[in-house]
Amino acid sequence: MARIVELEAYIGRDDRASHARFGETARNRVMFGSPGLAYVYLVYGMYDCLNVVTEPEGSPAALLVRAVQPLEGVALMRSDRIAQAASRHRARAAERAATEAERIRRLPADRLASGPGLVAAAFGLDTGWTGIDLCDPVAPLRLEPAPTDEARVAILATPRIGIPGAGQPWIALPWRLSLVGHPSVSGPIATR
DNA sequence: GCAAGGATATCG
DNA sequence: GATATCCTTGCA
Repeated sequence: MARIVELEAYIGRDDRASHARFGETARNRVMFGSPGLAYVYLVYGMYDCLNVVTEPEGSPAALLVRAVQPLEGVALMRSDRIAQAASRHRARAAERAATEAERIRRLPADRLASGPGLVAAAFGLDTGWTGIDLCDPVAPLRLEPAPTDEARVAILATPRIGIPGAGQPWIALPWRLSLVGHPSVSGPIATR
């Protein structure tokens, strides 16, 4: 179990940064489906990214889960991260995988899932998880409401990360939301 | 500052 | 079929 601390919104066919910008394709099909479904895609050939479909059927939109704070099952998340690192280095030196495993073992729990690729790695997700209903209370991966005492938190809105043409008005929209100052938010401390 | 790495969308 | 690109990460 983990608490979502950072998200990015991708909304509509006109969102030039969204996978839906070219219309419906085999990869992004689920974005046009029912809200609450998972969309997991592979980026840069190495990292899977978890998204939650948000708009009604026919209206493509999703939230990219950029970072979570691990709460329960930290040991499993750590071993999932290490396993993902090992498979990523399978073609390369096993020594590299070993040193990365050691680095992950030393990571504080707060930094185990501080990035979109790291969220999927910590939960052991890949593209095969696309289409799972995250609102199903018995789904193996699901969303749950935050405890009521956490209902009011300070939220920071900044431009979305890693998008080419960051100067354009439609890209500069502050659609990246994160908990102010939270240690599990991605990026250097100054940007949290 | 950049390399790693594979799927994808677009072009020929 | 070839290739430029990509909602990233960690190390030089």
